Amino acid sequence: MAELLKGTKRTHYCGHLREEHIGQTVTLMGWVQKKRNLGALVFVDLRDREGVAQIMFDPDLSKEAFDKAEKTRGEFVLAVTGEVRKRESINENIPTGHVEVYAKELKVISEAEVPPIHVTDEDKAGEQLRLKYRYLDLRKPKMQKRLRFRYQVSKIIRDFLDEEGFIDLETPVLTKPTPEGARDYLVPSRVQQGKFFALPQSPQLFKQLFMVSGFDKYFQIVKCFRDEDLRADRQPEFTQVDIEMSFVEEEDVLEMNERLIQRVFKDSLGVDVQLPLPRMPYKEAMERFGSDKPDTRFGFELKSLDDILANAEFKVFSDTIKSGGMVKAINAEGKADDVSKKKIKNLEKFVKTYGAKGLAWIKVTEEGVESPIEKFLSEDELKGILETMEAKAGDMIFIVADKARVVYDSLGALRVELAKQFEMLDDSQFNLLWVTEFPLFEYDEDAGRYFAMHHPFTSPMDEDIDKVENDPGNARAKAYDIVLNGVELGGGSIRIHDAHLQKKMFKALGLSEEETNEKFGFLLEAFKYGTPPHGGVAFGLDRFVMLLIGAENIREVIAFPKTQDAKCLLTDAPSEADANQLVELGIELVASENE
RNA sequence: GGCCCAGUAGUUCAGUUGGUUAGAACGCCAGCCUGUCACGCUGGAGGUCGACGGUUCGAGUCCGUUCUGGGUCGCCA
Repeated sequence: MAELLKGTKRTHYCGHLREEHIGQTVTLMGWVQKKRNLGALVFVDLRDREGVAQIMFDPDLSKEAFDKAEKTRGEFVLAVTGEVRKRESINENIPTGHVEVYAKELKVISEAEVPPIHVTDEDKAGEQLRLKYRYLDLRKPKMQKRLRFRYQVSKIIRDFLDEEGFIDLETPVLTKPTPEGARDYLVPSRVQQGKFFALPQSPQLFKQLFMVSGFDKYFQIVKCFRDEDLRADRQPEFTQVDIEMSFVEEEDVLEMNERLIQRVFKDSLGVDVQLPLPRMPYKEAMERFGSDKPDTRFGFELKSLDDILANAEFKVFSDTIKSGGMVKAINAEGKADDVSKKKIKNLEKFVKTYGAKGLAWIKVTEEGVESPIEKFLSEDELKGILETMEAKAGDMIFIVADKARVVYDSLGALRVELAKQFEMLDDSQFNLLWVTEFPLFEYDEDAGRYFAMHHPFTSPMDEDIDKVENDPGNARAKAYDIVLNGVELGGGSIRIHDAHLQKKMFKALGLSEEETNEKFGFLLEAFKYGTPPHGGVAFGLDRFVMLLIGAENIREVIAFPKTQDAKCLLTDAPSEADANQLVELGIELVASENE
């Protein structure tokens, strides 16, 4: 039977006991990590959030405590009172290893069944079990450390922004559906039958309204929601560090955020980040790395072979170029011997998932080249390729010919995949950069119109304002992403604060005035009454923490994450609604067409 | 929606070409043990081989379907 505390007070954390406590009588409370029963002596390792301390139970001191201790098992909750003594034999592996508590009183506060997972860092339980019993999983020192690190990072951010004069302001969670974005989580309402709130994908519009309201510098560490498919670094609810500031230009936003990032690295990991961070226009990032979030920790950069192959006999290349596509290649320098035929097959499969039709390759050896396409290339073309790729013996060249998007996607992914396979990615190296000058619009062929690449309130670059109407495909935005080791950490933009320009934007997006008013009328209305120029940024806190500690997925830094199906294995959410509740909400369920 | 990977004691895994009673380690239970700290020793319990269907004299193993979890493409302004 569990015992009551009845006035027993904890005096110390287990993990804090040191030699300076020797001679003191202390009371510890925690979970049984391990029991070692030697017959006439029982040792218990007691664990709390700060660490583990050894308790020694001796029947000569207290028969009652000893008898109770003998009956404990892993994860029992105990309150132990006793004197701190120097150990007879020291355990150098733990910080408390020089001392132990000589127990004279024991209360078994809570018994525990045999847990389904081992509560140790060495536990290898699968994720399914870990998530179902997350409360046990979170008892592991490793998980405690991760979540406390996460708190530390968010506190550093909060403190920094406070120093800079930012004000933490809350925005509604029950809000309006976002047009043109990710899928929203919809929330029905009893008092507004037939109408729906949406959970915010970001507090974007409200933070802009705060700027209209004159708060000048706003921030919030806030949950955002997207009903989209999950990935290793994506959850349906995630935490953003949302920032907005007034009377600023792009440079001001970047400069402030760089210092924020610098502070986070310094105060959380002790890593020095040199400022200013490198900046790379979107166009350059795509051309060199095939990605708008380049991992710059290694080379293998993309090079264009268009000039060399535009008129090649080999139609696969020349026809692609003539029809508006491109031929690009990467050089896996010095890796020729590490790439077997089988590996090439798999790499070809890999690039095909990105839409590539094939993967051409040239192996460069001391004797010459080896390549399935050698026979289709003239001597000059081959020579040109090798020169462009700066190829030397031992190099391995991969070539993709296709329309631009496919070439960038497949080669961009391939260079990262190769770096992974060759173990060239160092988790302790942090390559940060800003990608700037994003396109303002993105053309959607299915919809037959332009969409805002960032969002429709993003300001075009000053020199591209005319292009919003005349040449939207080439208009660049005052938008920027912060990229860390090939992962998009966050992004933002300078917003449009001029109603006329905003109208032009909507027009370019093919939105009618009625649509615009229905969806964003409140914002446009607000902009009529005096709007400061403003801009901001939003960071993914989960991703940031994940990268800082080198975790392999975002779930490792979230206390109660969801599965790939957006379910919670612990609570079994989402669940079916009560019939009465549905009636109140005026909702009737119908079978989906696919069922 | 597509593709790929995994599912065998409480946990992590092994299980040959389809062949008798499905194994190991840790954990658990019982006994012994006064300085352990991965305590030790002895003994023991514990399995719908994810589920359903099929092939076969015979299926953990082969085939199909399905469920669960993961990775990924699409998607994620």
